[in-house]
Amino acid sequence: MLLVHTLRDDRQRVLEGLRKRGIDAAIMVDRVVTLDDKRKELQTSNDTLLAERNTLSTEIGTLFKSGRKNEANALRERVNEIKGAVAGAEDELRATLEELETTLLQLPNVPYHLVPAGSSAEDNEVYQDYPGELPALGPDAKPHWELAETYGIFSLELGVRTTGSGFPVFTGQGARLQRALVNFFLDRNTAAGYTEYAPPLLVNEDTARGTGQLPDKEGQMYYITEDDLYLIPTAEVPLTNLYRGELLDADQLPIQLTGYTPCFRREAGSYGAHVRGLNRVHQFDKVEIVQLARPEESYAKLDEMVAHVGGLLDALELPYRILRLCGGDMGFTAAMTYDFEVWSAAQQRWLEVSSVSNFETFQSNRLKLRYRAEQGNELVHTLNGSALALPRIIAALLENKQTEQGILLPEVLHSYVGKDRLDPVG
RNA sequence: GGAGGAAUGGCAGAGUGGUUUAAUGCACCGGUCUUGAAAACCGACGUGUCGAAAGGCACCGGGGGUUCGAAUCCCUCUUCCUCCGCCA
Repeated sequence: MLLVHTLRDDRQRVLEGLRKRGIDAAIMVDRVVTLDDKRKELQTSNDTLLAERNTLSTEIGTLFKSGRKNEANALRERVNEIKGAVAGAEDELRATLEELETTLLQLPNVPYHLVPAGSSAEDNEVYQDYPGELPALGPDAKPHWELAETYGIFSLELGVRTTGSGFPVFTGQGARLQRALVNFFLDRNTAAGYTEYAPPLLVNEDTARGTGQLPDKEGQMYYITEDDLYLIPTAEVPLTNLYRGELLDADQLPIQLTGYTPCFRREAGSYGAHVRGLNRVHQFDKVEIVQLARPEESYAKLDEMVAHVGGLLDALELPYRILRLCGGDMGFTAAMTYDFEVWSAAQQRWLEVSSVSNFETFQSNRLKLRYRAEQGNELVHTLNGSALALPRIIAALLENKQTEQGILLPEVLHSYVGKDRLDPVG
């Protein structure tokens, strides 16, 4: 959620920024400022009434003590009048606050100045292209869903039996590969200074609201009505919310967290060729990195995170490129996002495997996550990124590493998987 | 799931209807003293909000209520502790 004073003081920058998302926000921004003016006015007059009430109540107490009942009763009448006025003012204030918040919630984050304008994925900027020729596979190269059968990696049919479509069951060496990748990622992340957490997979409403999943992406999350809990769509949600409501000391920053969790996404209405195999599923594993940073450092931290994720893909020997998302393709809450895409030679397309974003104060405002800065208490900047999401990495490994001798695993995985290649089964 | 107890500032811990602008201690910060440090002493010391400022208002787990007035009384929810039950 954007800050009112940003809309007020930085109106021009906000409007220009939101234009990169293809949004003309002038009316809404002005509406917010008007509502906030009204809020101040109501609050001031209400506070004045309360101040009078407090003074009179103290006087009444004094009068009663000295036995001057008549005078006290006269004052009580006046206080009762005030009470009525206060009740009315508070109702109006509450209604104004509600409308203010509703309006504010409709505004997405303001893109950072480096974010290119644009309306769709077409307008994303290639920030770092794959150096050299993309690896070409033979004409008989197979997509991962076919390889999965040959090599016994996962089964969608078994998932249908136990659950439904979009719930892959990893089997044998596929399950082992999954576990190997999780461990590899966590080891690399902790070595880079991220502290490992194993958070709950179900979160309450406040938590879902803190990182912006509510009210924006309500339909995307699985919801347990019986207990009023949401299944997490990403570890970002519980990890960032670990610090909800905190007032940190400046020397605690930056805070670096990592965690492995399954992720649950309803992905309603997604069918077709682009979602075959592991391309889009309802449950998948992901290792996430999160940073809480001082505002002046957050973009340096974003660069660090991008370099770190790039290092993971380098180690896995996968061909990838980095995109800087345009305004129209960025998520609602992000100020700047880099996407990592791995080339799938067999599918002849790029697959998104990681998304690394700076949210600036958009999340911390909701989270009330602040730190003691020299010039006073300030909201921290929150950042996160996938490091990495498993299914598409597995898909990319299968497709890019397929040879007549089997799937040749990158060296860094040998000790984790316990062998240097995957062989066909059956 | 049942019975009982509890929730107060960074921490500990007073406070059961009216100068509570929440005592006191510890921690932290500034200062005096000291070659330096410790000790001692002095001072400052929560968050949000309105205001140029002075100052006002709100906040004692969350929400609601009683009252002229609520940390204090009532209702409700949540969490924690003790005991019982169930259980990987």
